[in-house]
Amino acid sequence: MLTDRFLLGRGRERLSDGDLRELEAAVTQMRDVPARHVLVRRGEPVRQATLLVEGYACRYMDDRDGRRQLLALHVPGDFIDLHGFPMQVLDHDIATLGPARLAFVDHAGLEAITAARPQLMRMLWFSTLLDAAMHREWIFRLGRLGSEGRVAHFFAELEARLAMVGLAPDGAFALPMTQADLGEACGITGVHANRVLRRLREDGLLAFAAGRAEVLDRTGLRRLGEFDPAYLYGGAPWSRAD
Amino acid sequence: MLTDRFLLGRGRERLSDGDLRELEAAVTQMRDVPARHVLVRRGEPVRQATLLVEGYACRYMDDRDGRRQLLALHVPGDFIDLHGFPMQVLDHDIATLGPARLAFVDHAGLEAITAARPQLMRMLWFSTLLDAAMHREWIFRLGRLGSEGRVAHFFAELEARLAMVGLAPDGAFALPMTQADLGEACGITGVHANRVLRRLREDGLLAFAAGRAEVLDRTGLRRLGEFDPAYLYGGAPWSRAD
DNA sequence: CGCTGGGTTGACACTCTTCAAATTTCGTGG
DNA sequence: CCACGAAATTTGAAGAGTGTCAACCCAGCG
Repeated sequence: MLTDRFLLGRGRERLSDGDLRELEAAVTQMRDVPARHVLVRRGEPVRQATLLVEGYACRYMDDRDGRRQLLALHVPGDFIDLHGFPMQVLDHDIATLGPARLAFVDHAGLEAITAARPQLMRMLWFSTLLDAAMHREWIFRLGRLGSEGRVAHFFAELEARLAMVGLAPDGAFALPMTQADLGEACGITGVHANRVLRRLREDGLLAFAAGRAEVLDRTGLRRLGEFDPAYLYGGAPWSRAD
Repeated sequence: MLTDRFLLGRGRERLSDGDLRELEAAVTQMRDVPARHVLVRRGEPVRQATLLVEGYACRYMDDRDGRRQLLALHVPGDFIDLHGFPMQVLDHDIATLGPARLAFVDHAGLEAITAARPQLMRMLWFSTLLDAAMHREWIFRLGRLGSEGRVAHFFAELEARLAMVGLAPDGAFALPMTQADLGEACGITGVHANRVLRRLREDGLLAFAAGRAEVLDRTGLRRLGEFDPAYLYGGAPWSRAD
């Protein structure tokens, strides 16, 4: 099989074995790409869906001065540009963070498979809506939280998502991101990201250095970031954390 | 017909006449609701899709202290909770701004119609992805812009969307929102929203008072808000504004 | 009329940015 | 394995941008 993380945490369990097999069969062309490699460019036609097998990818937009705003982060098992299937063109760019391994499904193949399988199409739809739910949480993070809360929320989300696909044993995981990148995700400068990380470490909540993150106090981190994993639709109860 | 704005600017033109007719036929129960009325509550099962026929609706989340962050605004012609169809439960609340008129389609009806019409399902999917594209733009707005840019971007987007459904003649439109609401959309306080609005008015870009907005200088407003309407997928060319 | 909610303004505190420099880490070629 | 240069991190000091608090104004409405 392609990867045992294929669509984990993305509604995979809703699929019949037949649906899942057929979808996996349509996956072709495994490919490795280097770090900081642009995968999809805004405005260019998308002809295939890209599955992230290993590594991280991010969506982003640049402002007038060329400064980047990260919009989303993808972890192994995610389709990173499935919205390109109904949209045909994307409104933003997508790139790898560190080196990554990808696999592809042609839109033509998706079309053929899903035409006869409404349930499969609905599940792919669901997967893109999960991205939208995370977008909303990022809006909340940027609109209502201060810098410490934002960084805490960022790592709390990432840890929760990686845990769902078995990649964050004991709350520790590799993350090939600089402090400047983190700033671009949280709407703060790289310099300030550095100061925030120091405080989080001093408070015993989180350690992030040398491309490796470790959640030291998950409860405290989630409280500070006002993070409640319910929006990841992993089965958690629906009440906002406090 | 229900409303001539039904799904305008939402991919309506991609539908065959048959698709559109069948979808409209499934719409039932016109209902009027007052201002500031909660339509969907986070965590509660959604059994129908709600079409906004007249007025405005907003999606929002509250932080720990009960302060609101707006996540999205909806204009007439939009389905406001279509993501509840694949998701079944929403991760946020939805409420009206001013008084509004709604219509509904049962999920059961949607299921029946779309099972045999993959193209229709794809178009509904597309509509929800348009919401995701707007979410991304809101992330950009909050992450990269200062307070003036945020407010400018907010009004630029709203004017563009309303123009797509014929509701912003000469860049003027009704908007039953307080300055505090505006602040909740832009991640600033109501007090600061007031000061920003004054400056925009003094600069001849935008007038917003007494529930009525008027874009005085569309080019200038879009420049200040770094706004490029391409992400609304209305056919504009794909190059970021400057 | 007086109440109430929204709008307006001023003064001050605080968060975060900016700029600059020093330090450490990392990747690469010798 | 070491030396070197580039990139990333760390720290300090000063300044810009927003938040907070408080007062006042105004219009709509009971």
